[in-house]
Amino acid sequence: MSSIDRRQREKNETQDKILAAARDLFLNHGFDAVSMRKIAEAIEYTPAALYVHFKDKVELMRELCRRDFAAMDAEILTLATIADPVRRMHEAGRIFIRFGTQHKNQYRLMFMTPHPRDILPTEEDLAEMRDPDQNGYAFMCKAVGDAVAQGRLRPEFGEIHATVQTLWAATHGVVALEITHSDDPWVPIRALAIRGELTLSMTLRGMIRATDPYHAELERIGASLADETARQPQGSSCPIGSMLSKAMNLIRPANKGDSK
Amino acid sequence: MSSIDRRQREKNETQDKILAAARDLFLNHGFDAVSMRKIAEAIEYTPAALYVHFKDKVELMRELCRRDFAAMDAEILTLATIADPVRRMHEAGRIFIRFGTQHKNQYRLMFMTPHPRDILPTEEDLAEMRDPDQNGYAFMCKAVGDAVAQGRLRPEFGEIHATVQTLWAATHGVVALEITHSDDPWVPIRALAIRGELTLSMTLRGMIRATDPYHAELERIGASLADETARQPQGSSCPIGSMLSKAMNLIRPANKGDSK
DNA sequence: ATCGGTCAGTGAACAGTGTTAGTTTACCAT
DNA sequence: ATGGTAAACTAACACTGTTCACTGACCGAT
Repeated sequence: MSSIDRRQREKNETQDKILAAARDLFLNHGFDAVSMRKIAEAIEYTPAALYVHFKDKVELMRELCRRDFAAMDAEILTLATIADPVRRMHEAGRIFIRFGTQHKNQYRLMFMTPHPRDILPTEEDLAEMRDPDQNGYAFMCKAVGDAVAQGRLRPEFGEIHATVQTLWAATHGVVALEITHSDDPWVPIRALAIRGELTLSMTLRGMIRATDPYHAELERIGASLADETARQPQGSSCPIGSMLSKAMNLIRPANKGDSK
Repeated sequence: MSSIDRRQREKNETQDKILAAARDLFLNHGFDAVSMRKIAEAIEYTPAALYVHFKDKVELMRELCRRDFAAMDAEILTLATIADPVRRMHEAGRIFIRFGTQHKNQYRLMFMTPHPRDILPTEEDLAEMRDPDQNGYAFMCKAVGDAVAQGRLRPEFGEIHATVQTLWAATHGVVALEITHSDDPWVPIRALAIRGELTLSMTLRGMIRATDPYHAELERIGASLADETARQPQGSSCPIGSMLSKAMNLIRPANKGDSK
């Protein structure tokens, strides 16, 4: 039985080789600009060989996404130790923004491209999606659920999915704006770190009740941001504030150089 | 001189014919699925003829965008009569969300696709972009500027561009989520109207000072939303609340049937 | 009335794409 | 040694966006 095991292992190895080459090319040139032929050439294979391992180009990219977003989920799941559900939501938002802006091409495919409607989740998929110990979305649902149970949120945020999706939309907007407009000469886009922190603190302030103790934390962040933005020029350019980059961990310990 | 005028008029007419066909096809099948050949076929021209009128496929789509977004700007600019700058921001957000979700393909190209970095705005362009009577972004800058001048916003929202972009990101997130995930079987996306209203009221509440009179209005909206979301199932499906659809004018007086 | 120029529209092609039959080749259990 | 399995290759298909030399209708000027 060891030979068929080895066969499988070898297959996985070339699969990984394909994925590595594809990731590198997609990251540097973008999904559309990279053809199957170029990926094949990079690993000295024939284009047709790729179709032995992946149904088509999209499926190949999707596998890259699955892996990177599993990594994001893993990172978000480490926040489970944070007792305060509101703070948990806050930190998860930070991770989401950072991850999205560091994996622009994968993010694009996952959240900025319509998914094929004909791939239905299996029962198993749904079970995993509902498990807050496995899935990022479920994790957020649990955080929101905890916050609701503790009476921390305003009444209109009592419906969990709507609330998670509102938080999601806000952070997604920050990432998407960065991806598509960060170097747009038509609009003076402000530093990601500032926009991210402004959005997150604003979002949470808008969600929690007026009496919530977390307002103290938001007030603190607001004060730093006020300092920071006051230093910004009213014109067009805008360097990244060092304090904020640190706050958002935008400079990370050289994670495989994965940022475009 | 009338003959060259007529020449010009005829050229504009076929240009419009091309645009009309392209809009129709893009709307029904999406940008990528529509080839230049199909557009040409629809108006019984040769593919090469399109290149007499438009530099390339993207430029064609961009012209569609220009026109539709001029319409959105026009609609937003009618809000200039609203005295309260905070309410002006609120209503502009509503228009943005409605417009984005009603012109999904154009929205995609404008806000979800990287723009070519080599098209630099002329002095004239920049002048128009800074004029709140012509440009939607400038209009928002003025609204925020007014709000700041009146001391309505929290101190961290004193930098105008960062504030506009935060508002922009939040509304953009709502639209983008709708476009890419509204019929995703993996996530029970809530009705656009609810997510939009939740996001807008949350956003403004997070921006204005604790003492601001607009809190009363937000409180009112929050109460309706609390009613509405309380009626939602905790599970997956979610019909549109009639009251909210009206609030967001989601059903409009049959605007050329432009929604995909 | 004829010339010359302008220019919208054409026909045919180019270089590239994603993808797929049909075939070869290397390996393994028998 | 033989037959089966499957990864990888060859060659093609149908399509894409785009270009370029060209026609042919129209125009103002001679």
